[in-house]
Amino acid sequence: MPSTAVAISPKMFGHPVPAGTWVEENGSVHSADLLVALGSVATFSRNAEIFSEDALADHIYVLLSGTVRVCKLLGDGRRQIANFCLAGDVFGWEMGARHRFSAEAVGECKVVRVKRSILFARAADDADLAQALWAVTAGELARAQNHLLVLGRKTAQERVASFLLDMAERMSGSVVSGRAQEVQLPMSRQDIADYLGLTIETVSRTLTHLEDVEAIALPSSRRIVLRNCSALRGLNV
Amino acid sequence: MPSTAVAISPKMFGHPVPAGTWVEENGSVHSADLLVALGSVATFSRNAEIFSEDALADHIYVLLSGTVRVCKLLGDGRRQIANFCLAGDVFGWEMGARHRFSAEAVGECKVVRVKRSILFARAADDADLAQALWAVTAGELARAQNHLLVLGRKTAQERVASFLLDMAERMSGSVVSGRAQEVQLPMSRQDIADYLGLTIETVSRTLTHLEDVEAIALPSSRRIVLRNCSALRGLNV
DNA sequence: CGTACGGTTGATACATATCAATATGCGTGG
DNA sequence: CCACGCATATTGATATGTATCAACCGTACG
Repeated sequence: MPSTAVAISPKMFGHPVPAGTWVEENGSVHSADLLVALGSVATFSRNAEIFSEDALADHIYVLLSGTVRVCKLLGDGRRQIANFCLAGDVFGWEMGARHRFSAEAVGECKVVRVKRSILFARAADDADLAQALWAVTAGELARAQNHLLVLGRKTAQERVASFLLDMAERMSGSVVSGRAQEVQLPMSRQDIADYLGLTIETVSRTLTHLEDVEAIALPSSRRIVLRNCSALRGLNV
Repeated sequence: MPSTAVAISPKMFGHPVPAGTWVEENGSVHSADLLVALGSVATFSRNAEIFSEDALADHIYVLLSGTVRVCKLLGDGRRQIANFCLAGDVFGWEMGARHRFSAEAVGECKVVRVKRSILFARAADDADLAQALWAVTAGELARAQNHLLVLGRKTAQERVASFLLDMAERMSGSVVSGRAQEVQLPMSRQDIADYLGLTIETVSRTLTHLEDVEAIALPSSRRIVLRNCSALRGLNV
């Protein structure tokens, strides 16, 4: 992502009706972001809903810590997770009036929300901010489009491999090298399954298979060691 | 999509190495768009590549007529179509330097391309243009995210049904009513399959099944009559 | 009128889902 | 601190939707 005057990292999607109290952020929190300065902060506990699908989208959110899942539910309970947001990611952004997805805390997390109208007004005469927001949208788009290929054309193995590599990269902040690397996953198998368009059983089986093949190791269910990244990458194409 | 000073309709993705000659557009073409005014026009024939994956993305495209498919290829030939662009749609837009998808003419089509640098420069001090471009990106994002749900969690029937309803809406320009409606599809079964993450055989079988159930009629392979939109809609959620 | 390409239909294979049982980890309360 | 009980995860057996392989059909075109 290109550098901008405003420090926003790429991610997407809106917000409204939480189970946390929003307080003005005056003190020095994190890298005193413009958004943080403009907004209020709240903490959500595991599985709490940050905003629901169809709710009015009059705020934009920035994740300070923790992990958030952005998802859509089908009438019969099928769920698709469009994205996992990590610290620094922006979500809850909408052009329309309402959220098209819901957002939930995967684990305990801290979020800033900013009134959309305020941000929009600022963006009108602050070209840098406008571009930063645009970059957020574009980043989301790139991610979503990549995921289309995963969901449309990849096998279970390839999906899991690309997920692991992606998470490793995002969480470490750098491209995964040839060297072994451990990832601490914040989300459950069910979340992974709903992100990859698979069932929980298939995810589990695929992971143990990758372990058998010595591409990864599973010291515990949430901790995954990428032992052979090039093998994983091979599955990833 | 919200109205803007600049008439751009929502769609996405970049451009470089065509098999058509680009000429300055002076004459009155279509609704003399700003983009048309700034750019040059070319015509592509069926299956011609408008730009390829990884090519430099220094232009942005607007489709004047015809249909374009925006797609990605996997090493072994698997293909995922991220989007079909119809007349008025913008594509080939990138934040990064290179195209992440290729674009090909589904049938004969006419395209305007504008230098990205020019558009970018204008957008810097034309807030309306900036917002219009942003809206294009956001529209693409919404479409892509919707498609994630289709690819991740829907059955073949549901995919085909949502595709038909979507195409009917986009091509007619209005929400499909309860009344029967005919769609003239510009793309082949293979294109549909690659868009929906299915095989050509499954698409074909699903269509004939929908015909058996009297949800649609197939006067010819490219013409499809939506006979029972509510039934299709039922499959859609 | 024949050939070619796109589409349909059929028979079978396979990857992943589903259903079911067992295991593992984790927080709670005794 | 340990034991219980619930959550989450793994593993197994089987079912099923879609892919694959293979003909066949129809329409457009030379």
